Amino acid sequence: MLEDNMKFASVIIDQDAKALDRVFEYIIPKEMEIKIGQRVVVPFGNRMLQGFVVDIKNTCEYDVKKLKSINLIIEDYPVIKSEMLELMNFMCEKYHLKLASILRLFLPSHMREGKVKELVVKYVELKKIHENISKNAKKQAKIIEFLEKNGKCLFSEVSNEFGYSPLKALIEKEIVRVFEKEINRKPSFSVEEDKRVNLSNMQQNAVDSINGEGVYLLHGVTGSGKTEVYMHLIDRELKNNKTAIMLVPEISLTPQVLSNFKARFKEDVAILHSGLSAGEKFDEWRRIFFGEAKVVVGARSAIFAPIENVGVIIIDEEHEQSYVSESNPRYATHDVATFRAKYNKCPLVLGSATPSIDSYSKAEKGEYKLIELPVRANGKELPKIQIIDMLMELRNGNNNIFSSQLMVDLYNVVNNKKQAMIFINRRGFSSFQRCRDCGYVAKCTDCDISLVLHKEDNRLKCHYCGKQFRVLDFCPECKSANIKQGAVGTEQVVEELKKLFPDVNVLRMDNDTTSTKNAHQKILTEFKNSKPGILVGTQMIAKGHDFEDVVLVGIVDADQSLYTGDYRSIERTFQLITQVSGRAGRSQSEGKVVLQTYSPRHFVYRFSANYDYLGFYKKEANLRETTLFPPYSLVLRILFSHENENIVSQETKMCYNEIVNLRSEHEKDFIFLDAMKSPLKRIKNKFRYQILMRLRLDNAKEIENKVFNIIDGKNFKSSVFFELNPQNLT
DNA sequence: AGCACGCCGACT
DNA sequence: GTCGGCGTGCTC
Repeated sequence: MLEDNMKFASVIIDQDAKALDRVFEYIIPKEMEIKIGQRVVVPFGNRMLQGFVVDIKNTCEYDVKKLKSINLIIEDYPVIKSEMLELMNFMCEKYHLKLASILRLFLPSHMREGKVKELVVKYVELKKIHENISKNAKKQAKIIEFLEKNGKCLFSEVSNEFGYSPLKALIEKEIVRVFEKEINRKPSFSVEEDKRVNLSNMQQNAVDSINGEGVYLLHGVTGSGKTEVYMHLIDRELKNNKTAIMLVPEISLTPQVLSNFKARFKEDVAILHSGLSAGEKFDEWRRIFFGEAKVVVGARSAIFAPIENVGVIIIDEEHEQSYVSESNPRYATHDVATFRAKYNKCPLVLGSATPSIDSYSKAEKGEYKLIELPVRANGKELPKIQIIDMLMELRNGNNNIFSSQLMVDLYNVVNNKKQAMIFINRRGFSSFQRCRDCGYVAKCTDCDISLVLHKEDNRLKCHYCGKQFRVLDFCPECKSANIKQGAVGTEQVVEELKKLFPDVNVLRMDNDTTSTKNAHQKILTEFKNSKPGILVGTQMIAKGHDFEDVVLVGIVDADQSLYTGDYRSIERTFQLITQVSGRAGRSQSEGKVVLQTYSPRHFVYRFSANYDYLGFYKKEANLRETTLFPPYSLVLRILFSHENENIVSQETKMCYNEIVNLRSEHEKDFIFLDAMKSPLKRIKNKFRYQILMRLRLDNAKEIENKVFNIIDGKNFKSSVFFELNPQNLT
């Protein structure tokens, strides 16, 4: 049985289960030619499963007599390139993710499920030598004439034009040849003219100084022309015969942005975003894989694009939360991008008007190279931000959503036939319904969260699992009809505005109004043509849209992101205000921002109203340093979840006890350690408990590994997730 | 993950 | 007697 020329393959089974999270060995059949990175079908137990070949060897560790053979090869090329295999190992080590779940990130999801195939189209063409046809066959003669003139044509085109049966007769007589060809499904959208502009000296300096390996933090104020810098960088690398990856937040992938990239880079660009169909995604992926596309533009997951010979990686709006995956597998795009940049020996560019505290502190320490673009490309002043004390409004007897100042400004906008944007980062009508008499709050049956009233479809919705319920006419506990509504959402703001300005077009843009494919664009186009017009929306309206006639931005409830209870909330508030404010006064008209808050003296408002990023950074970084929060410490969160609350709480407790033991050996490294119910105790009928710890940086990696080992060694019934410096603690 | 094996309760 | 519940263990 054992012959010296036998070959063995290490295979990772494509199943997301802890027990299968290792390699299994298989015999490579003699006649089978196989490469590392190829997908295969292997016998596993009594079924056939898909897997990835991650190694090919002359020996095996497992008992040879028990080895089975690879059944077949799925694609004739290795879908996982060697860079991606190394990336898999890096991510496994860094985040303790399952190997199969990492590999799945590297392929279009539908490809794995075998649901997408190359699109094959049938063509017909005249054979060079062919017999004559009978004189009666007039239709056949016409087809021959047509093909003589036009060469090869689509089968469908010819059969539609001249009929199916004459064409079939010609094929049977072997006068016409049929052949198939793979074609790419090209996502279609309008391509505008390339608006290439010359760089300012400052922009040109930025481009020139981004050269060679390393991470560059490009800090440029709103409107400083960062995008043009990115474009020139990409251009430069293309000229060097290299490729580029550019990441933007999903909500920035608007048709205008896509069309700008298409206009500049033509056929060289491949775009990966959630709006593509499975087939389009697969074809774009293949264009990248085979080197037909040289520039990849996409949201977070585009960092896994199978592109080689990378000359530059760009992360635009690098502070955006969406770059950190918050569902499994959890990873941070910055880490992956840093790895790929190092592997390709190319620069990684992080761009933002409001860099994350984490990135800016790295720049301060010299880990990143800092490049500043302190002036706007068009030389315009940033809009003035006016802070309104809403407590004062209350004292003066105004308990409306809008302060008197915002009302005055809105009237001005309407009278002058201009436009306004109202930002409220909460969708629905109101955040909860509570009985004023007994305190009952409507909650989801599957999640430990209060329901949000959506007046539009008269339902209470759970924003975590999507379940819907009837609205409360009276309290189900005490039958009282005295129901209080919670904090204001987009629907309510729209309703209020329509009452105040019945003749003005008031539009709403949030998750609920943009679920269908082109809804996003439709709302923006309608807004563009509405003068006067008011656009109400969530974060979605904060990005990139430049409307010349928007002279007023209202921030209805600025405090909303401030008191979320995690250490990043102040930073997020600063970023949101700066971004939303950037929507006002983009062109000739003077812009203005009205910011409503109940904490007008909070430092975040002082600094954001002055557009003082550096001042804000210093204050916030100092706060984090004295209170020992990241980036001056490491937060490690372990989340346990299971349907049975007893099981989760017991397993969490057991694990916690062992970490307490670990702490006794490393007393000085632990700043904080506790186990608790997660603030969102139950989601989709699963109970969630967590262990939170904060570690000093000096030995964080060592402790982290010891904690991982404690957990790896156990067989939990609960699902266990790790998070490093989590974005939020829900 | 999924499937087999195995050990205990309520039924045609 | 048996059907079927799901706890435990294994898959190269």
